[in-house]
Amino acid sequence: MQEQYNFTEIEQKWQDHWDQTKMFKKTEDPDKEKYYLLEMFPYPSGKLHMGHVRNYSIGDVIARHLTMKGKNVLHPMGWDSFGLPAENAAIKHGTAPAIWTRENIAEMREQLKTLGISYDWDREVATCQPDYYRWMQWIFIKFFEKGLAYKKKNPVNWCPSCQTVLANEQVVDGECERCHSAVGKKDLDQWYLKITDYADRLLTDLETLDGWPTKVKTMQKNWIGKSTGAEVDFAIKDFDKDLRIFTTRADTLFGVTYMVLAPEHPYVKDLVSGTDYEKSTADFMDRLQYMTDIERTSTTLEKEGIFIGRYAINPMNGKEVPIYIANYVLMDYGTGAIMAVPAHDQRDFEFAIKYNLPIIPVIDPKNPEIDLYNLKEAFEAEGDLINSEQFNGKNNVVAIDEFIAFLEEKKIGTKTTNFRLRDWLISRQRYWGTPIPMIYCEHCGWVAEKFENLPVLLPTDVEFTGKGESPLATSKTFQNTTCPTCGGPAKRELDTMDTFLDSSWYFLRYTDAKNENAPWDKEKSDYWMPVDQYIGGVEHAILHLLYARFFNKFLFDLGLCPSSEPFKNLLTQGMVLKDGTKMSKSKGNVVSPEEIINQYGADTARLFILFASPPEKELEWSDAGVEGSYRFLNRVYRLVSELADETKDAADTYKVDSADDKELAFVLNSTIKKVTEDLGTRFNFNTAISSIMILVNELYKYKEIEQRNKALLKYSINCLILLLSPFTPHICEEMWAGLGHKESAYAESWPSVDEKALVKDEVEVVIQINGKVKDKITVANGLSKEEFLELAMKNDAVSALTEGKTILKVIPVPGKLINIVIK
RNA sequence: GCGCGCGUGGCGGAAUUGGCAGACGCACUAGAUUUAGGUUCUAGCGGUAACCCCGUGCAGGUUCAAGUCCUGUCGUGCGCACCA
Repeated sequence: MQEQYNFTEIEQKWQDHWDQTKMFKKTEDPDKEKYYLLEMFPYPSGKLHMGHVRNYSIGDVIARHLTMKGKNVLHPMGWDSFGLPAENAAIKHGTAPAIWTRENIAEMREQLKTLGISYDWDREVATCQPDYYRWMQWIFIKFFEKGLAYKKKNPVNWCPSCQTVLANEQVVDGECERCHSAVGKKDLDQWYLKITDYADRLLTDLETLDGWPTKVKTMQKNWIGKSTGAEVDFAIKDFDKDLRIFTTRADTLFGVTYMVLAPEHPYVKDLVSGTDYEKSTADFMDRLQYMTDIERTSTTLEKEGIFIGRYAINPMNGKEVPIYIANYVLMDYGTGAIMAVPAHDQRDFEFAIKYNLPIIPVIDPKNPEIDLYNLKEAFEAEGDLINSEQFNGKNNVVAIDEFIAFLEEKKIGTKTTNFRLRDWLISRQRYWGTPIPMIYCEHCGWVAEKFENLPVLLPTDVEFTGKGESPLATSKTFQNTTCPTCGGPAKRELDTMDTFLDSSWYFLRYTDAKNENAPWDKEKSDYWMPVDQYIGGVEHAILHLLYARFFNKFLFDLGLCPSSEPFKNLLTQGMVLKDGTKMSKSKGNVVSPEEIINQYGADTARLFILFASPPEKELEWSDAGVEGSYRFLNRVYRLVSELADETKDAADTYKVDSADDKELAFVLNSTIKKVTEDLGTRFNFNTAISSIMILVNELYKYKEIEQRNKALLKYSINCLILLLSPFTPHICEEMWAGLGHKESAYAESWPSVDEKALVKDEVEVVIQINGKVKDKITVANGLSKEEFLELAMKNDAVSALTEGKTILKVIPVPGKLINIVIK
């Protein structure tokens, strides 16, 4: 074993070794318990950042630890390689997106390899490759066949400067994330996936996800936003159609004083046509047209509306109430129309005050401080019903169901559930994405491409202007085709898919990444799925995780995967910060992983990141902390190289001879216990590492004593290396080999705890008076309460302090402390 | 505005079940080794001159005992934000 810790040489050597021996290649093995460990795959931007290093280091610790514990660990890696940056590079520099992406992947794969993560590289996938997106198209067609993919004309986000549609997530504070111009609306024919069909299951199954952080589940729950209520029909005076509204507050029906329609509501035109209100309505709508969604739906925006000259009739009491249109009612939620109850809804209240509309209370708060007929704000809490005829006197919450039953009986309303979740707009007017495998035929309408013609390849003869329609329209060969049904002339869809689709099923493809006849083999996904542990940033808490759950459920329904949820456990890692803020180019506080690895080695980088903070928490980068980790690895290396010779011929099993031996055996076994627990159940890598540091300190002390037990020393350093090996794999393999072991450290099984070594002869206990520590004494282990009490009372500090006082109570906790309460 | 999380030394953090607050590391101080610097080693390191004592954002409460549980409050971070 070399005396110097030469990380550059060591890391290269072992990376090559793992590569050549295919150490981490895994196959299905029914005799072994499987464990599917997955880290969110990266977008291949070309450079690894610290967030990646953190994500993959965390994963690798778990993977290597469980491998040593005998599990069959699947640990794959791939590339989420479709997306805007590649296309932007094409527009800017003229490089083909495929080439740009391929080069980035190659660069990033090399960087990942320098980190020494235990991936099964044989399962690598890249979503931009035809062998992957072919199956993406196949899945899309399954959605289409099941009626879950449809095309609809709808107002979508439109950037007037880039001349393209933007996804909601690409609209930041009402501006285009690329050019910062204000985003408007445009009516476009787009493909949607019917995720709303799965809304209920996506919501209720959250409860089964015990291994997910509550925060993420709550975010998903709010995003899905289920609310139960009723749809109620209001007749419109002198109009042949009823106005249907949605409300969660059927109990307040008698408090309705006006109605509001969304300005886009289909009735509006007919209601004002040929009346005195036609012009004012048109003017109002013109003004709204120029507002972005963000502005329109901002709570800070003042509520604004106009009366459209019509009246609706309250079905409960026949009262006529005016109909308004207003900016605060949205067309795409519920029915796009509401009943307004200003007394019990703050939004309606503000609107009523502004336009001087009546406010009728129907719930009595039973609070003398609230003047019901002169409200300062809407009363939204519980109370007893008033002004509500036969419902008077009932608790309003209880009465909701009675109201709904009444409505249903009279056939003027039905119990209804609404979701905040909308269908998923997946069309993108972009080049670098999976082509939507649909064909439009004049005779047959929208028809899916035939299976044998998949993949529908991305054409290469396109122009990138960054403007107008999808670049696929500029291809001379792509658009014109024949109809798969009738054989007549037909045109291909020119839009591509949102890249979130690609990442919604990659975890299934990993189970059988090279399959050419199916997206994956059912038996293989049955063996590996679900993912036992998923690790990634919390920024994916809603979209990616919701979409992936949706896909998995759909594929589960098709019988293609064994569980209806894809990810059993989820770990959301915290951000990597520098100087208290997120690392970013614009702030100039980016620390490059490449530089750190060159300067200190991957093991040091990994150790620092894992030691500095628990994985869910934010991590503050510290150059001094990195130095410290480097120092520790040198200290371990020195220790092992100094002891390698001395322990070379020692026996493999040890006997405890002295008090020093006993102490070392105790520290060693507590460390094994602590590291095993921290790695296996808590994922608290920082405390696991600190306990290994304590073991190292103990070994340095032991090394200096005269009567050294060589067998115990040998066993201890072997364990030390194995315990450290999930964190810093290269140096550990090197030290392991340096001790004369022929096999890799990862072929070794994880050290087990000798419980006997954890039992001490003597323990230190605390003596408290009135809950304050006064003394500490060392007593024999396993003392009874009585013996313990007797010893404590004899203690000098106790006698001094209790003299002349009354002892009220004594609470002995054997093995820990005794508390004497005096007065 | 609503929901969720977090407040512990100079810093990152530990205290898993209510039972010794500050493990481990960084920074710092002193000493040893070294021609010197670095490395390495030893010791110290919440406040206080000091023992007593005081100390986990603040104010209360429960308990023999509270960083941990309860109530209120302030600060901070994240998410959602007119969803009827």
